[in-house]
Amino acid sequence: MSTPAAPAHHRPLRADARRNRERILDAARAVFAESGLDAQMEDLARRAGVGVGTVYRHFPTKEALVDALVEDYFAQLDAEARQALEVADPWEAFAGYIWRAAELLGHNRALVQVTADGQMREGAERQGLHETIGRLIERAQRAGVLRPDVGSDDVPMIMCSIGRVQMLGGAAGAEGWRRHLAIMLDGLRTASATPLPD
Amino acid sequence: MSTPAAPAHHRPLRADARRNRERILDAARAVFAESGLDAQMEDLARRAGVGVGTVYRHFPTKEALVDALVEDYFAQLDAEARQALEVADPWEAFAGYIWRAAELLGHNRALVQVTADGQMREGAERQGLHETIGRLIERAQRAGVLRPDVGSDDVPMIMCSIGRVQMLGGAAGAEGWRRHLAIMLDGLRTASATPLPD
DNA sequence: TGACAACCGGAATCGTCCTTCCGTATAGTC
DNA sequence: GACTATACGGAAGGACGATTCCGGTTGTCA
Repeated sequence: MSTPAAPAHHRPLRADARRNRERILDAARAVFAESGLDAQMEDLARRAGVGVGTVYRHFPTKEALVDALVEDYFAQLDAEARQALEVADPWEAFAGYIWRAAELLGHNRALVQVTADGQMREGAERQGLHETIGRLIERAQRAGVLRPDVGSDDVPMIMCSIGRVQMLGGAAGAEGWRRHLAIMLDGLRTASATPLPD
Repeated sequence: MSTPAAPAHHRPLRADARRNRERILDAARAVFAESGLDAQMEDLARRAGVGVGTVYRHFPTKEALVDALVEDYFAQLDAEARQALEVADPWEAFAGYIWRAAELLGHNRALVQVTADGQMREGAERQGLHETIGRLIERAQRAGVLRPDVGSDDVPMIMCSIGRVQMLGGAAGAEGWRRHLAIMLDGLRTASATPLPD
């Protein structure tokens, strides 16, 4: 979708190759979302209707393929964050972004695993997102609706923890994470602020 | 430590076997805490100063070994919860338990992985803990210091999410989880309650 | 249509563990 | 001190998955 095609300074791909590349990405999205990082390359290939060899001609390693999807995810987050900046109410803007980001995460098992493996690598996109979030936070804090002692570094932590809760099967149900996030957000409102440790 | 020795209805272990069993458990605690579930049996054996074969004579599979440690962990949680019940201030009792449980979790990488793999299997001990936590919650709610719309099912979710944050490397630092938990607890206080979804 | 580079499928390869097996060593006993 | 049931070490076996390789296809262009 927002994934860039092959590098521009290469001769264009042959039609079948281009088609396969798309199929592979689609299959990857589906398989990794469902089964997480340990989805197998062969399943992925079967799902895409190609041989494993073909997958490897387009993406040198499994990791590279995952990276492509992660990139995609951050691009979406970035878009959400920018849109949030347009929302009038500062709390709605901030909380709304968090909710939407969580929703995005909740649909993808592999994403939770990757972001939680503590990677959180930098990268231009990631940096920009971080700043946008910083702006959302500042705005809410200036409006006095968000506790003043949190910063944009707390957001990845929140996303990480929500992701984890989303992966919990059965018991609390796949929907329990909404309760969890609601509580967390209540904890972020100024009204409830108690001094944070450190 | 609190791990029961081999089943009582077996003839007692030979002295060297008993000693090795302890060494293996110690090594397992250390290795799994450090490296998580994918610590390797051979490393563990080396650390214990025995051969892999010996590890397998004491524990039929890697999983069994992990289970033993998990059992241990829940026993500790159980003890903490009972002690918390003795604390006079209802909020201190509840929050104190959560903090201590988190502290326990934070020292063990494998534990986080296991509990988060959504297992949360039942078992007498698990059941008892669940009830004790229920009592802690009720007490705090009756005292009006804990939001009335949470239940003991929310606690595993909280532990899970905290565990995840604890595993985050670098950036927010290994200590960021305290901030996170503090915020969560603020969200749990009655003062901040906003209706929960569902 | 013919020629050829670009592609493809999927069997075979390689690595990484967990687990098993068996010859050897030793605690416990007479 | 000798005997034997137990226990030990660590090499070998097996399973599973990512990645590589190469003989066979198929777009593309003249």
